[in-house]
Amino acid sequence: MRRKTTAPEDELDIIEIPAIADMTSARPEEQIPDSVIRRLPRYFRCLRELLNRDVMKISSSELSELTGVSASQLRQDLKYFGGLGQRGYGYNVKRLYSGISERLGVGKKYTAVIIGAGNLGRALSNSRLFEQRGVWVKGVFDVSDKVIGGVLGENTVKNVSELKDFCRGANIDIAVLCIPSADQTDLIKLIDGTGVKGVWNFSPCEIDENKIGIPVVNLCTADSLMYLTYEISSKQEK
Amino acid sequence: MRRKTTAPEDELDIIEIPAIADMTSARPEEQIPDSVIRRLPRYFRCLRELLNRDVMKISSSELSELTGVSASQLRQDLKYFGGLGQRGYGYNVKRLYSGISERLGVGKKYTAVIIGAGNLGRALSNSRLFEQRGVWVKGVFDVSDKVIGGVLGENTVKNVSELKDFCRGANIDIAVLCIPSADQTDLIKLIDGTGVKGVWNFSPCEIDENKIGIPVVNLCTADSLMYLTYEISSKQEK
DNA sequence: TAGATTGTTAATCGATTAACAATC
DNA sequence: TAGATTGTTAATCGATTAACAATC
Repeated sequence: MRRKTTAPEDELDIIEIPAIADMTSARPEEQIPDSVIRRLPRYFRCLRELLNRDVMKISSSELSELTGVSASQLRQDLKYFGGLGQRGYGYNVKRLYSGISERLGVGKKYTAVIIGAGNLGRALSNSRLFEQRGVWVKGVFDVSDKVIGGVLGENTVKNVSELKDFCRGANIDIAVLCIPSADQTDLIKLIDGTGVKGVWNFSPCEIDENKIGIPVVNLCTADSLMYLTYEISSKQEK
Repeated sequence: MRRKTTAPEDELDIIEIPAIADMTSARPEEQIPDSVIRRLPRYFRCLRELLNRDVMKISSSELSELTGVSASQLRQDLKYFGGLGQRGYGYNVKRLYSGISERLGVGKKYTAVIIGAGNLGRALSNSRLFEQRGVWVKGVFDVSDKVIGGVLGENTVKNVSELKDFCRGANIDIAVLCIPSADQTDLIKLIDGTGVKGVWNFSPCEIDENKIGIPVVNLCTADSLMYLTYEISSKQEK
């Protein structure tokens, strides 16, 4: 790694994206496999960190060490962004960062609602997570009279009965589901008619993307914990 | 699906596991691939739900519909549990549930500490997630004087300087990391010397299992959100 | 030039799907 | 028996790794 001699900037969460002229032309025609896309946010975070430390260039083996992705796989992945590297030299961090940012759509703006104002819903609505990713939480909804009317940051918790009208009216992109228990049918009913374009689902029940027709990311934390305890106990036995 | 005619029981989160005699002998010798293990909690949840509804048997195609996993893959996965199915008939829900529960170690007990008492740390320590998976949260730690001393459920937030001694003394199994920003080195330093056997990492920085030598589950929610927004915008373009 | 490191091809590995004989 | 559905094998698909020629 090579650094500029200037002092490192403050760590910014979103680094200003260089002007278009500065960007390497990614190839928007080419379809990037899902497995690669899933690794991009990791590269993005890592490159941002390098930029913050004024690291100018990096080799695939150095980036491998930092990201935990093999050098060979890294080179395969970065191929999709055109010739961002130089043989015998490495990759230009800034150009790589720009290419990946552009592809990931960093800087685009989205709107969201959080459905379920329990522990997790409240934590998410208080976190900076959304603003850091360009997502504006415009509403929080719940079924329980105990929490409806409560204030969460800039939002007042609304009755879930108002959900569909609100989403349609405010043109909401993302539904964040934080409902502690429900079956898939219930969740789909909830989303149906809201016009949202994607679902971030923390509920302990997967939503099948094919059944709802829009992108869904299921993030069942209970399953993740179960996997961990399994790994721990199976490692103990050895 | 076939149901018993008795009224469904109340939904229990952990269903009593049938006695050993009732269990199909899983084959503990056989190594189950990671990809299969990761699907087991989903089957577990689904089968528990079926048991609660007194469904006695189910075919791979029915279970496929419920879980979103293909019937062919289901049969491949269930192979690892020995002959739990009957040709021409289907699977006995109870035996399947028992076999999977046993393999996943449902019923085993673990201890944990939560490190970071911010939004997420507090939400997790208030949630029923841990007790539902047999995990007892015995301590919550933070660096900030603002939260140290505060009460969270049955825990008082302690100074992170006490972490190692506490973990060693209380024989803690799992460290739950909810630190908003840190690099891998910091996180590893934090864990090192605690003697924990696994890490559930919500921090926006992966920990490489190989670097720390114990199982780690990295769950970077920011990356997950980024993947979703990518999917949404790439679907729009079509 | 010599050394380094990419871009790319080929080999390997593993996971998923398809198909069907076995058998309840 | 006839129909249904598993268990299992083979085919396919995709992802990862290895290797090295190209070239900075």
